[in-house]
Amino acid sequence: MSSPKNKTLDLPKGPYNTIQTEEEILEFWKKGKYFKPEFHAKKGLQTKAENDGRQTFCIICPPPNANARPHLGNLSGYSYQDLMGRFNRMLGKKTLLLPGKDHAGIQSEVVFERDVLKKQGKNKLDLGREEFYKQCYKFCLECAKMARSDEERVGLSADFDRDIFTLDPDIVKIILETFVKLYKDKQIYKGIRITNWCPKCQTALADIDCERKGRKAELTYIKYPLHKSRTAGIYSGPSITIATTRPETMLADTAVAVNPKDKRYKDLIGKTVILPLVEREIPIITDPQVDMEFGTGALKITPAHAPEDYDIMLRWNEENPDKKIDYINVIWKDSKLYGPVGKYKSMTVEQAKTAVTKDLRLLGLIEKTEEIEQNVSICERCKEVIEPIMSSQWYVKVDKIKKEAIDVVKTGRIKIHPKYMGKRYFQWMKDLRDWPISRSLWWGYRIPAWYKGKREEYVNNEGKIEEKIGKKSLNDELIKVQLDSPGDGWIQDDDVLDTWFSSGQWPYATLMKENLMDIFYPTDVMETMYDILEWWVSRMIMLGLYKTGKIPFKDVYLHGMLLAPDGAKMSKSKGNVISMDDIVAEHGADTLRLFYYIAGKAGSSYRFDWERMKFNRNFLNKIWNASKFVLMNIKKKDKNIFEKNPRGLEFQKGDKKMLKDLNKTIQEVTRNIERFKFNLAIDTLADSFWHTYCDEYLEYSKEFVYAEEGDPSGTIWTLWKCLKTYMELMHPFVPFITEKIWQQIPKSEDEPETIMYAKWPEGIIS
RNA sequence: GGACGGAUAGCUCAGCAGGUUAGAGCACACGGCUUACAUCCGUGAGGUCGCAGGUUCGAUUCCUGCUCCGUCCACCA
Repeated sequence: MSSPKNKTLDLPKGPYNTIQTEEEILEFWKKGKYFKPEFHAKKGLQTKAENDGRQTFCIICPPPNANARPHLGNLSGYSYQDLMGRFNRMLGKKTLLLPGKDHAGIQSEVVFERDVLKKQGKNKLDLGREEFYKQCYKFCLECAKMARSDEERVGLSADFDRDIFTLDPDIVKIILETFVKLYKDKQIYKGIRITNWCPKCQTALADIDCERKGRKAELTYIKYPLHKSRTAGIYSGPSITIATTRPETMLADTAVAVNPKDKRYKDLIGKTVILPLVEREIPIITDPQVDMEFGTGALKITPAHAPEDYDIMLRWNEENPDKKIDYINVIWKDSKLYGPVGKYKSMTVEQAKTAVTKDLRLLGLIEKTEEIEQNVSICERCKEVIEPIMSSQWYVKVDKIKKEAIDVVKTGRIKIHPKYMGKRYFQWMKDLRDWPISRSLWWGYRIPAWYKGKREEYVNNEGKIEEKIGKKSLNDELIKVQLDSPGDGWIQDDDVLDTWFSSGQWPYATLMKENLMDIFYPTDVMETMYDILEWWVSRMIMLGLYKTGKIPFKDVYLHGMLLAPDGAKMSKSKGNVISMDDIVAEHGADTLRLFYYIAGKAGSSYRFDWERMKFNRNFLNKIWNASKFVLMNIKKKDKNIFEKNPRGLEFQKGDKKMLKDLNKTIQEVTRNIERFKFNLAIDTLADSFWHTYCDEYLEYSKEFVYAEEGDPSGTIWTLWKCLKTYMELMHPFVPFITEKIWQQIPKSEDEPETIMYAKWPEGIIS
């Protein structure tokens, strides 16, 4: 753009050139620094973003993963965020859209290992923890650069100078301080939980580091007697038969579970059985997830060595606090047996399997065996079968923090759009249990806990996990929770934090880093996809309330999920991914944005559709051509029409009707944006522009504009006023084309240099 | 197992805080290159608004049940 002040009233001939215009306008915006909250329509760019009496509007943009370019889903989010940002900016508010990039824990670790290290023939162990972190950091920052340019290209008017990476040292400090505060408030504790252990790599694995693999296995039917009484060494009396593929883990059984609806076991529920070989008495409990059709419908419960069983234990304990069952861990990291396992102690898992089966057979407790197909977890790296074991993890207590988080939504202090999503939120919050936050990775926020010496975990004689340092059991004296090392000999915890623990702090962490809390917190809207309402939004609410005592945002807008044209999820493996380049390079950003606003469904999924893209492109062309017509006629008749006082002009019937209709459109569009009904807003607007303004009014106006005699001032004024107003109304939706045209519309010197700061239309005197 | 959403024109979907002839785009039929636009304009055909009840003067819209799709959750980001 040569100069925005240079109003030629001419638009280039021919159809609208999307790409060229958009690139030109983007340069103009970036040069003007209009995206910064420091920019003031009258005073220009200020040095500080201080409170200047203007109302504020702030959206913290959800940070996309810093390991790839944003996909169409990310871009749809930006489109909604930007729509709201531009709308509020035009309402005169000091506006901040704050962008960021997420280190994305496990995902980035996997991507970096797969796409970078593997190609160099290395793995993360070759690099060592520190070097790995350094290189992965660099990798993410490189990706972030590309992502940033995509974000700009779609028209996101965010303050890119402030683009923040989640592992930025300032952010890390804030995140970890929250951990320390929670620990001091006794809201964080160490607890024992089931973990995926790879016996070959000798490391704990996150679920995502595991693969599923089908294999054949032997299903053994074992009788658990109800009583200890034996005749000639053989159990006599009634028994219950369970089926298992892992007989050796029976030594760690702490219950037998049946489906509560199962009539066969109706009389046995609540009774106990004798665990053979170790002669332990264990209860028969119920769980609705026990499959009555599988095996005998009775399931041995081994919470320490089967994730499903662990869950059943948690569920049972929650619902039956007076009849809790516990875990017994018998397999340890060296794949040998420990704990209360009698003569099987120190055997390997394989040896124990053989020995246990043999002994059960001798006791006459093996009913039969059959071959089945089963799925097991294997280590993604070495393909070894995962051994689930119990280990010590950090937990956040949720009882206290979740209560207020439910309350703020219930009382409407935070509103969720669409409204019905609130139900999902409440459901999730109600069932929320203490939150395990350690992850066995390198990439992320390393837990700020220090042990006085090397911490070791072991299994005691009861099968419980204990931690010790040297000879001493772990106690408060031997742990320090603080950001910096307490000194020589203190060793930091190996794990990193769950990424939700950090992203849950994103709204205030970013503003604290930028020193903008006073101005922009609480923020206004959290705009994200509905699928992470529970995972992310709920955490932001809880942690926001905990750390700042305030809600982190007032409204939550949950956009829909964009599916491929065939209605399936876009995924690389299906090959149905449509990239930003496919669209923007051909149709431009405005077209894509229109697609989101018109077709997008808050809270649910919708399909991508090339036909609709074509329609959108045609719409832009319509805007372009109509503008050419209007500008041409203004130039011909009166290019200073904006100086005229409309009260002194003579209006035709059709002029008045047009202005009246536009007034109505303004009200409707404004109302619908305010209540987050973006599709209704743009529908109304596009229909009004295309049909009322173009098809009806422009045709009508020709009679007066082309007339040899008479004074067409009223009509010219109407043509001018409507065009300018439509551009302003449409600007939040299609920012590029509207800026381009608005620049050419003659207007007074008081108007700002960019449509971004034009005043949002209120009503027209007619 | 639990929770949630959808079912409206041939297709993809809007709409419905209950109220005149239920909308759009695409597709279809007919007519128009009129000096902003054929990436366009005009005209038209096409729907018992999933099924069964209920509330109401009135229901596509609210309630209940059913059928059929889809999604999410069970500690994965």
